[in-house]
Amino acid sequence: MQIADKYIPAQIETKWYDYWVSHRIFHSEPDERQPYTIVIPPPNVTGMLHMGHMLNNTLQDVLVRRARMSGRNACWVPGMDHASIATEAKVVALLHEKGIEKSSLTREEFLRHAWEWKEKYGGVILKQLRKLGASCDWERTCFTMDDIRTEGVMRVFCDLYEKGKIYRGVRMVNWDPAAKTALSDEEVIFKESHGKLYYLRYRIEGTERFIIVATTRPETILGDTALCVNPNDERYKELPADARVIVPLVGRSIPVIRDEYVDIEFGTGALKVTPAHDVNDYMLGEKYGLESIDIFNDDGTINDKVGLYVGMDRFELRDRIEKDLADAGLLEKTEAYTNNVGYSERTGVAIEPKLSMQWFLSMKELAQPATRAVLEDAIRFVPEKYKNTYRHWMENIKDWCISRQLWWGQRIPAYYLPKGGFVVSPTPEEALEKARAKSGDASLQLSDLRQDDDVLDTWFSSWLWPISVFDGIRHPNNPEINYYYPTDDLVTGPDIIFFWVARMIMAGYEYRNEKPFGNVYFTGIVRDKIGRKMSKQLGNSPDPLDLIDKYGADGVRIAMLMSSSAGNDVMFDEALCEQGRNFGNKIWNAYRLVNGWTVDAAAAPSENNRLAVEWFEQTLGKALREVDEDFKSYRISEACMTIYRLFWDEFSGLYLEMVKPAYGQAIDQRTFEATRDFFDRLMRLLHPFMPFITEEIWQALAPRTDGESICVAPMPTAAPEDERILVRFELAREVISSVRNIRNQKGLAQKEALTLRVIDDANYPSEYAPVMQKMANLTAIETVTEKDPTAAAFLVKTTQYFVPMSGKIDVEAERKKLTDDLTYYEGFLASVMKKLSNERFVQSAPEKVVANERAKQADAEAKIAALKEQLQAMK
RNA sequence: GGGAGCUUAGCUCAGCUGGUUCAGAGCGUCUGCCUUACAAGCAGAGGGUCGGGGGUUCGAAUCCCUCAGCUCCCACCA
Repeated sequence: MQIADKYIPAQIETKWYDYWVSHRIFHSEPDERQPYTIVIPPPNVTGMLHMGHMLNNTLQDVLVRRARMSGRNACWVPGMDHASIATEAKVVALLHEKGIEKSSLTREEFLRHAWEWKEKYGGVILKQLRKLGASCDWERTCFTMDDIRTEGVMRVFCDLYEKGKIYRGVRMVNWDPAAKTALSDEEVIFKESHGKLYYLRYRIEGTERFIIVATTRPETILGDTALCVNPNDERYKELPADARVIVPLVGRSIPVIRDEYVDIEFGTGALKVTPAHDVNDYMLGEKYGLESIDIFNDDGTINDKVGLYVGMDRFELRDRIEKDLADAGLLEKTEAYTNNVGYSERTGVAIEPKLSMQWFLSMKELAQPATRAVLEDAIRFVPEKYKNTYRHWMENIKDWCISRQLWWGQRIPAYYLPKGGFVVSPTPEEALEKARAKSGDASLQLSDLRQDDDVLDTWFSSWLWPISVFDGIRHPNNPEINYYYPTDDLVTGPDIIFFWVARMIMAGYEYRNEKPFGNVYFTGIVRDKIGRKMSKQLGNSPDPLDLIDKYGADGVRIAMLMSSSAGNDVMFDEALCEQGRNFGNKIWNAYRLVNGWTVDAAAAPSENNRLAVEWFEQTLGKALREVDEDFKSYRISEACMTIYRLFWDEFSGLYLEMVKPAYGQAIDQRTFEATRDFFDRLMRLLHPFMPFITEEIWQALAPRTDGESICVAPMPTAAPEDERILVRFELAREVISSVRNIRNQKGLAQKEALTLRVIDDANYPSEYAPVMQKMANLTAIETVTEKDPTAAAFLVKTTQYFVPMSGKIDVEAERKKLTDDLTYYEGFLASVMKKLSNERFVQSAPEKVVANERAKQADAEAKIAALKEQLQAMK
C-alpha cells in the first residue's frame, strides 16, 4: 500500500487515534486472559498538560501497550482528581474576577459555581492525553468526586470511624490563612527564610530588672502566657520559684516556668511561651496547664481577644510591634537570623500553627502491613532507593489530619444532634436513624441535624483509587475488582510517595487485604537542558501540545523515553524531539524503499540475500532478548535505545543495503517476503514507543481488515540463538568498514569499484564474501598468499587484507601506522603475559577468565606476527 | 541536625553479582559525499588516567575509607 511521500506526523496521528477509539481497541472487559492493569495518577481537574505528565503518561502507555501485545488483557483506567484546595482556590479567584465574593455565597451556591467550572474547564488534561496517544480505556473514566467514588469515601470514613481509627479533637494543626483551612503535615513546605531575631525585654514583676527573650515572632507576644527557662541555667538560678514577668506592650503578668526543653545555648536561654501559636509551646502549655490565647482570626489578622492591634495582618504587625517595642525601650536589639518557615504547598503563604478542632485518622496500625509489603518486596519500588525513604516515613508516621475547612470536596458524614453529640453515617437517612436511637427522640427530623461543615482532604479519596475505580469499596466482591485488582504497575513521581503511594498501600491492605499494585516506577522531575526545574515563572517549560504539533506525538514520546532512566531527573532538550521526529522519518523512508521494489516471483534468492536474512534474523533475536531483559528491570530508555539502533543501524543501515536490488532490478520473492516480515516485526516491537507511525506502516505492509490494529498484534519473539552467525558477520562488517575507511583516506569515490586481496585464515569470514563485495563495492575478493607492499593494508583480527592502490600508497605513513599498531599490541601482550605469569592469578581466578587471557595471548601473538610480516614486506 | 543519592567523552547518560580487547551508547564535533528511500540523510574519524587521595585484591569505573563538589528527602530548636 502507498503512503505519503513525506513524513508529516499530523497527517497520521489523529486518524489512527480516532480509529483506535472507534474500534474500542483500548476497552477492556474481564475475560479468561491474565489481566494487566494500570490506574492513572489522576491529574487535577484544574491542571493543564505539562512535561511531567508527558513523561509519566508516555511511560504508562509504553507499559500498557506492550502488555496488550503480549497477550495480557490490558486495562489502563483514566480519571481525574477533584483537587479540593487547588480547585476551590481557582473557583474563588474566578468568582472574584466577576465581582462575586465567596463569603457572599451559600455553600450550595458556591458548589453550583464550582461544578459549573468543573464541567466547563475540568479534565483538559485527559483530552490532551489523547494527543499523546495514551491508550486509556476512556469508557472507564472516573472522577474522585463522582457518585460511586464519593459513596466509597463515605463508607470508608464511617468504617474507620467505627473501628475507632478516625477521631475528632482539638489539636495544633497547620493553618493556611489564605485558604482558611487546616493542612496535613505533608502539605507544608519548609523553606529557609531570612528574618530577624528580636531580643525583647520582659520586666520581672516587682523589680526593675528584665529578662531578655529572643524570638523570631515578636507579634505573638499578644498570646504569651508564660516565660520558660532551663532549670539548670545558672543565669536564672537566683530567680524566685514564683517569679512573674510582664509581657512587653501588653502589660499582662505571666509566670516563669522551668523546663529542660529550653536550650541554654540558644539566644538568652529564655523562651516566651505562646501555646496557641507554636507546636512546642503548645506541649509546654499542656504540661504546665497554661492558658492558651489564640490571637489570630482565620485569615491571619489579629482578633480582639487582647484588644491591641485588632484587625492588623500578622506581618504588618511584626514591623509595627518592632517599632512600638523600640519606642517603649523594650527592644534590646535585633540581629539577622535565618530559619525554616513552613509554607502552604497550595497557596504559598506562611503556615500558622493553630489550635483547632479537626478530624484525624490514626495511622500506626494501618502502616504496619503496608511497611512490610515494601520492605519484603511484595511491592517492588523502582528504583529501590525509595524503599529507605518510605520506611523512614512509615516508621515515624503521624496521624493524618483529614478535615479541611473548604466547600469543594467530600463533606464529612458526621451529623450533630440538637442537644449535643454527633453520629457518623454514610447517608443522611441512616444518620437520622442513628440520631433518633442515640437521643431517644423518635420525632427528630433531618432538618434538626447539622452536618459537619468540613470536607475531606483530597487524598482521602485518591488513596482508594486502585480499589474505587473498580467500585471495589461499595461492592468488594464484584467481578471487576476481583479480576483487575491488584493492579500491576504504578507510574508516579517520588514527590507524592507519602501523599499518595504510601496511603494507597495502606488502604489496599485495609480494604482488600492485598497490595494495590505490584511495582511502583518512580519517574524523575523534568528539567530544562541546563538543569532548572520547569516552571511557569521561568517560562522554560515548553507547551507539550506545541511540541506535538511540531514533531508529532511519536517524536516527543521518543524524546521523553530516551532521556529518562527511572528515578533520575530528565534534562529535557527540544533537540531530542527532533531526533525522535527524524527517527520517524527514517522509518517512513525505509518503508518507501521496500514498498517501491518490484518482485521477481521466479528468481531464487542470491547467496548474498540468504546470508542477509539469516544474519538479520539473529540480530533481531538478540535485540528482542535484550529488550525483554530491559523491560523486566524497567529500563525503558535502554529498551527504546536498543530498538532505535536496531532499526536505524542494523536494519536500515546494513540489512536493507544488503538486500537492496540494483537500480531497475527486481528482488526475489523470498527475500522480499522476509524483508516485509522483518519490517512487520520491527513495527510491532516499536509500537509501544511510537504508536502512530508503526500503525500507519503496519497497516500498509499487508492488507488488513477494518478493525485490525497493530495495538493488538502479538509482540514478536526471538528465533533460536546462533551466536556464530553474529560473530562471523562482525568480522565481515569490520572488513567493510575498513575498506570504506581506505576509500575515505585515499579520496576514492564509493562508485569506484576496488579489489580486495586476503590471506585466508580462520578469521576470514569467507562465507560473507558476497556481502562484503556488495557493501564495500568490490569487483572481486582474491585469496592470495603473498603480501602486497604496494597495497593499502589492514588487519581484522589476524587476517591480513590488501586493497591494491597502484601507487597511491604513502609507504612511510603506512609503516608508521603499522609500527604504532605493533607497539600497541606488544604492550597489550605484555600486560596479558604479566597476568598469566602471575601464579596467584592463575590459581585464584576462575578458569573461564584464565582461559580468556590465554586466548587474548594467542590473538595478540598472531596479530603481532602478522604486523611484523607486513612491515617486513614493505621494506 | 539526620538520612539517601550523584560525580564516567563537549552534552545527556549506560556500565546489573569485581574478571571477555571494558572504558561504552546517543547527541554534538571534524572530514568527505545532494549515491533515484531518507541532507530529518550516507560513509568515515577524533574524543575520557571513570571527581581527588588512600586502601582491600592476582585483578577496581565496579568493594571499603577519606576529602571536595552537586542534588534530593526528612526534622518543632524559639
